[in-house]
Amino acid sequence: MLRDMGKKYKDQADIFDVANAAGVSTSTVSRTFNHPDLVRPQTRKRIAEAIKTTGYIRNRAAQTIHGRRSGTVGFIVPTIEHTIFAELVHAFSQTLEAEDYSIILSSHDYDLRREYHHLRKLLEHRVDGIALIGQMHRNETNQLLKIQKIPVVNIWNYSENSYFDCIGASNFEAGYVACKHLLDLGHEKIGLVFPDHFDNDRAEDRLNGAKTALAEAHDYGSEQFVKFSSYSVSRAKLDCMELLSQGKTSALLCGNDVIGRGALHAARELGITIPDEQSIMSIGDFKGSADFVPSLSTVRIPSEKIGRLSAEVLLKRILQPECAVERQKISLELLPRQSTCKWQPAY
Amino acid sequence: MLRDMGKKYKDQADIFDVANAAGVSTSTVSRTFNHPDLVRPQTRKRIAEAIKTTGYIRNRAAQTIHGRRSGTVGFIVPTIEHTIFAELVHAFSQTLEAEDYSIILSSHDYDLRREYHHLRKLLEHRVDGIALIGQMHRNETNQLLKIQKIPVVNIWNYSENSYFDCIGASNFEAGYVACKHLLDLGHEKIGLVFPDHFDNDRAEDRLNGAKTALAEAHDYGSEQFVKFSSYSVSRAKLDCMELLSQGKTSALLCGNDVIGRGALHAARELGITIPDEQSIMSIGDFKGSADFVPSLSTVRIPSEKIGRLSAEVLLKRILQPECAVERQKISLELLPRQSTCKWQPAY
DNA sequence: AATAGTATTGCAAACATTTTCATTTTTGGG
DNA sequence: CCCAAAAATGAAAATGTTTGCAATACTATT
Repeated sequence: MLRDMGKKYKDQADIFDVANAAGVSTSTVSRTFNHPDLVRPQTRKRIAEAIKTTGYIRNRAAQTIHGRRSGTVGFIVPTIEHTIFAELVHAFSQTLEAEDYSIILSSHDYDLRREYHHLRKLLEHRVDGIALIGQMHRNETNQLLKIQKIPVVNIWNYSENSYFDCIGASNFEAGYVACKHLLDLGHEKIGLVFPDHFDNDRAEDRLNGAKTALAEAHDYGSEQFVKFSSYSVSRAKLDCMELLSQGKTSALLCGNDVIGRGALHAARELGITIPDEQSIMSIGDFKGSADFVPSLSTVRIPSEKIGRLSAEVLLKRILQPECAVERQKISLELLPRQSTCKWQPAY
Repeated sequence: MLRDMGKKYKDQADIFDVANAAGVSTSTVSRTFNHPDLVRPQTRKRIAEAIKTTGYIRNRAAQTIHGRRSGTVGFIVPTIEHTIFAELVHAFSQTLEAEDYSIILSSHDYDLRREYHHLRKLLEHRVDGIALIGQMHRNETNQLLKIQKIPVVNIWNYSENSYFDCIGASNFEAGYVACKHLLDLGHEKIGLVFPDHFDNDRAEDRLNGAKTALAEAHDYGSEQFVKFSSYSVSRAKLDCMELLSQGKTSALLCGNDVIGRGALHAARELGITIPDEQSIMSIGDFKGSADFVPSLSTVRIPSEKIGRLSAEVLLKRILQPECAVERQKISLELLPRQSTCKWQPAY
């Protein structure tokens, strides 16, 4: 009952120490944490004091090993270095932290092999759920997720037949809408500046959406000039300068706001007036894009909303693993701002 | 030896299953993971196969409970929503992930009470080390860290007498250097736009540095106009527009690059030419600031370097808890770019 | 005051590993 | 082919919790 006191010096108080200090059994201490209604208020108070004096901190590992939830959720993103996923991750973790979960965040720099390894590591930690970006993963990744039967939410890219829960927008549509906006404004020669879409289904879908819009308009003489760039304002700026200085386009469609910003800088650098000489259209609407002068026209993908909803859906699945697959297609918003305008044949 | 097979269906293979499949004891399986040199290559191979066929995934919780390291490190930051800490977090986690650690990231939105709670949560998970931003924390936070004797690294703000390891720049100096740059260029009426420094020693130090530089130059007629803003380009833009339109200044000193960008946008919005009519100086040098047109003059605080070094120092302390406190003052770099120039009395 | 019922508590097994110590196997030299 | 030394392996205890079940202590009712 009371624990053998002849043991060696322990730095960390454990549940036995608390039980001793409070004059109860460990069961009762455990219960005050997990089922407080089952223990007498008076006892509870005594235990609370014992916890204070011993400086006891619960050991999650011990709970986890027992089969209890670990209280952690794994979130694997391509990158946190650029703004791209900052708002998403923020909203996601705020929602889960409010429910007392901790987030294990890992980034793989668009390398899906690393994604798989991160996944394994997360499973070793027995996370209660996993969040992934996009629908494109390695076979072994999907395989492992299915075998493990662990709650998974697929974030960012909507797919109507995803195997797991899925919260996201249609990136195809985003590309389509963005491009359509330029076409509707009368632009015909459009430069497409997109991140290299290797290991990135979002960018690929967007590009396909844009190309589809262009193809539909092809009879009216639309032409495309594709340039691949990367998630870096600097790099994008250089690439856009190259494209812009060729003078073949009247508008640039940028695969995301990072590239969009690069394009704005590029035009400025070259002394090209936006939107009079060139329109710049983008996809994403990251925080700050509206504040540029001229403000960046874009298609809004509401990342906070997606982050929050994903967290909620994942939470639900953790609590009810068997409920039906949930898929939410988040709607986009076309935001015509100052960086785009009707094509002026005058120029 | 071989485990009782009459047990209920298990979804997850455990070390017994692997041991059975390989025809060895659990000790040997455990050893192949933790001390591979102690087991015969031949046996090792057999176990490797058993692991494959059983789909076994190690249980970190079980190791942790045994006293072994948990393989996790906690990183508590004020925010991940804005670019501010993105590069830092990225470098930090890349370094630690390379050593097979997982990062539990939590953000407290500049609320030090939440910081304390996150810390407790991390301790419940028995993280092997903790990284914190800045030197200013609640008493209970410092207390807890000291009692727990857990490896801690204090990131971002250097202090020569920090209790824990500490890797960072002198934010006072950053403020001083940035302001001095403007003074050296002949500016006298300087607007200071800084984040409200409640619960934020970095911003406070920077502001004090700037004010010190101004005070030293006071005999030559320097004047300051302080405005508090926030970590948001939008908000900063508005605040800067207000300050700029008063026309009392010839230069703005911004507490960080987010505000600096807001200032650039504000000037553009108001039709104020940078740097001819107003100089804009900032602190931080986030990715992309150099690409603005005009490019943003700033004081570089090398966040990737700080992130990497912090991770290395924390790692070292995890491995050798008793080694001497390590403090590294990371040097700053003044980066005069296009947004600042000599004050032209003509205007 | 006895009884039934309920509320509270304790005992001990279970969870998945690691590690010490003891035992067995292998190796190399004569 | 034997023996000592070294290498490889196994048995069992230990790690810090939670929980089912049993035991005990209250409470209300008669």
